[in-house]
Amino acid sequence: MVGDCVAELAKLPDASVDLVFADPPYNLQLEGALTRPDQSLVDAVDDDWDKFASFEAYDHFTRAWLLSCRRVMKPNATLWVIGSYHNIFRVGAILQDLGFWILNDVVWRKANPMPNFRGRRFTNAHETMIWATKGPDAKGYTFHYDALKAGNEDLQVRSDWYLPLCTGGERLKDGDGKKLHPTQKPEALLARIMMSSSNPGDVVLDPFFGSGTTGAVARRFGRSFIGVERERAYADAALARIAAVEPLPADALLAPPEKRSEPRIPFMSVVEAGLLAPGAVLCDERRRFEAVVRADGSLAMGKLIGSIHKMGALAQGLPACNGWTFWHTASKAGLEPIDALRKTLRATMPAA
Amino acid sequence: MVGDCVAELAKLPDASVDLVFADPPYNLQLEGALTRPDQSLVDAVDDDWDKFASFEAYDHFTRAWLLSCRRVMKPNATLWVIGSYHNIFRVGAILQDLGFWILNDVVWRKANPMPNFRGRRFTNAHETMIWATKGPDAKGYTFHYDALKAGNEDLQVRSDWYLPLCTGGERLKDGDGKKLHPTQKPEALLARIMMSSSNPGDVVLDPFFGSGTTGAVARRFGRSFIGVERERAYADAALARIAAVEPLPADALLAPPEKRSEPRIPFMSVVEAGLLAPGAVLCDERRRFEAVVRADGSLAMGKLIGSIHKMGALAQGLPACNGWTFWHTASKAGLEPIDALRKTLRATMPAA
DNA sequence: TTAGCAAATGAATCTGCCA
DNA sequence: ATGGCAGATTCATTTGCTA
Repeated sequence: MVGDCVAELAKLPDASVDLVFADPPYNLQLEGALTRPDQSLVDAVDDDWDKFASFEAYDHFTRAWLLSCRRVMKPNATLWVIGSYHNIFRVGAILQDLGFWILNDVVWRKANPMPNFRGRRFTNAHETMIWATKGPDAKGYTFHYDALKAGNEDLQVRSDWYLPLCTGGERLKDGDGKKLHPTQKPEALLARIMMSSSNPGDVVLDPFFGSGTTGAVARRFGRSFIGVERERAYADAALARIAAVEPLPADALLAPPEKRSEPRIPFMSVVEAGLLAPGAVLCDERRRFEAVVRADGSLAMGKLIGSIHKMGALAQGLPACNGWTFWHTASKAGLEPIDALRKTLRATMPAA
Repeated sequence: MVGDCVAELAKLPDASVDLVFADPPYNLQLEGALTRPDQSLVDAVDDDWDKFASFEAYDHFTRAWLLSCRRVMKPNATLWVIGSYHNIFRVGAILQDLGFWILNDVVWRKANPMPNFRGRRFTNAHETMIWATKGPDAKGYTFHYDALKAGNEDLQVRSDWYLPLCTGGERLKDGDGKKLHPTQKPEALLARIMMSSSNPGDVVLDPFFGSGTTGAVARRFGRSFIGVERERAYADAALARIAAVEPLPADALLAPPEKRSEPRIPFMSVVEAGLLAPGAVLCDERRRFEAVVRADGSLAMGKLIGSIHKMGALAQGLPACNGWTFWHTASKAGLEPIDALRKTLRATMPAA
């Protein structure tokens, strides 16, 4: 359906939807342009649909679409909303005010987020999703606990999901080869949501359809969908995209588990874990160089301070160095590379 | 201080605190007892201090303590709040309503979370922290970007942190060997917070002091602290715990100077110091462009004259450029950025 | 054809000092 | 307050060009 989501949802009957996925405007409040260190311009989300006059206006908008969704949800339906720190707290509070019952908040950890170019904050590397029922009494909602666990090496699926951004061939392009939609979500994200909390044949509603990821995944996994989108151009592209999707055979509907690569361990974590105390002295294999461990996970050689890798390189006068194998701890048993401490830590961190 | 946090904070002067860490009651809504699959009872948080009659009551409480903290915060102070999906959305929305400016939301991914015993939800494996300034104009907040990066494999630190729960010897016990406090936070979590966003000597305020993790970490890392706790038993245990903490030596604590705060060197000084003679020729790394050093510290490319930055930008056709890293001097050893000359000059200057 | 290197890019509330 | 300007700042991937 093309049009405003509140107006369009009014045309649907009560209690007709099994699952809602909503990716509303985030209400980013951007001032001025942002450039990368190479002076190129960051392509920001500056569309009109993401502009609100005030928090109050955004809250009003949020309450309206949430109420519309609530009416068309079946009693045991669930709703997913995705957002960032700009909007998700407001959305969550309003959800609760309207009587929704939060089951989980789930964090999408981005494998390849955009860095913080100015170095003034932590890399904004995740978005938050809220999963909720209509109320505390809706105990009969769909959740494929056993299937998810079986697909996750027999471990319960956690509330933090690690997935790449939507890029490459999956990303829809316009005629000029530019991205069609500024915030297209990866299909893998929608796949996890639908596989966990809906059944084949269910009706899935997306009130902010955009480039139609929800529809594409619904079709592939044998769900029906209703999408509402205000912009005709997005809606047209979404329908064309969905038409090209090949539905999966009914017996192949559980996604295989993703493979994990070895977790990266920051040297900071070794200090935090108590495997090395701040002030401890490291040396190289031939005891030519010494460096002192600092509380923040950096190393000091005299007044020079840097990472284990930087300081190893500096000591040897080389352009680069693997600090894990260069630096050693001394004990009565002899020298031991700090890589051994990393191995110890990895053994205790199964899911990093 | 022992007592209600709003009443106790009223005794503090305005603008006297550099950092706030708050771990407020979560407003958990548990109906009936929760049992594990083996029917043993889960020791959930059901203390009186975690009970609120309604969302309105919780919001009122939240607004009150946030306002109290806001008053005692210095203009460039920052505030961290931790919570779960039960309360964090309300806290975040109220923060924004009160004018706080969110810098990041940071996710604490628990290495060893409690499983979901009923198998009806995802394992609740994270908690959310919000990091905020008093307002959008507070640009001078403390953030040790370079130090954090050095301790993290030379990569920016992301907004998702992977840390174990507070267990084992770190967990405070009461006389019966039971855990003293239901939500004791790990010291590693507070350590990251304080190392990233405070300096030695800073005043750290914790309005919900509990078992005193904030105080213990503050003492170890050379920060002052103010803790407010309503329950005498917790406060007593916290003080005993903190008294046993061994402060780290000062030289393991000082963050390395952030690049952006190093003393400025006018390019003219490099010429004045004789490190570059007027008339010397500079070029870029690929020898595409050349410029001549002038006696007044400007550069000339043909008839065009300007600062090292202006001329670097002009040469590349970019809006801006860091001339210190763009321009190089040529010698038999090869090209060297003029930033090396600046480093030489800085080393000869008296410490600030 | 392929390997290697350069360029592009993703929901971003992204500087600080001095005149 | 505001303007001007020095100068500090990026990670994981994919695409595309060149040898």
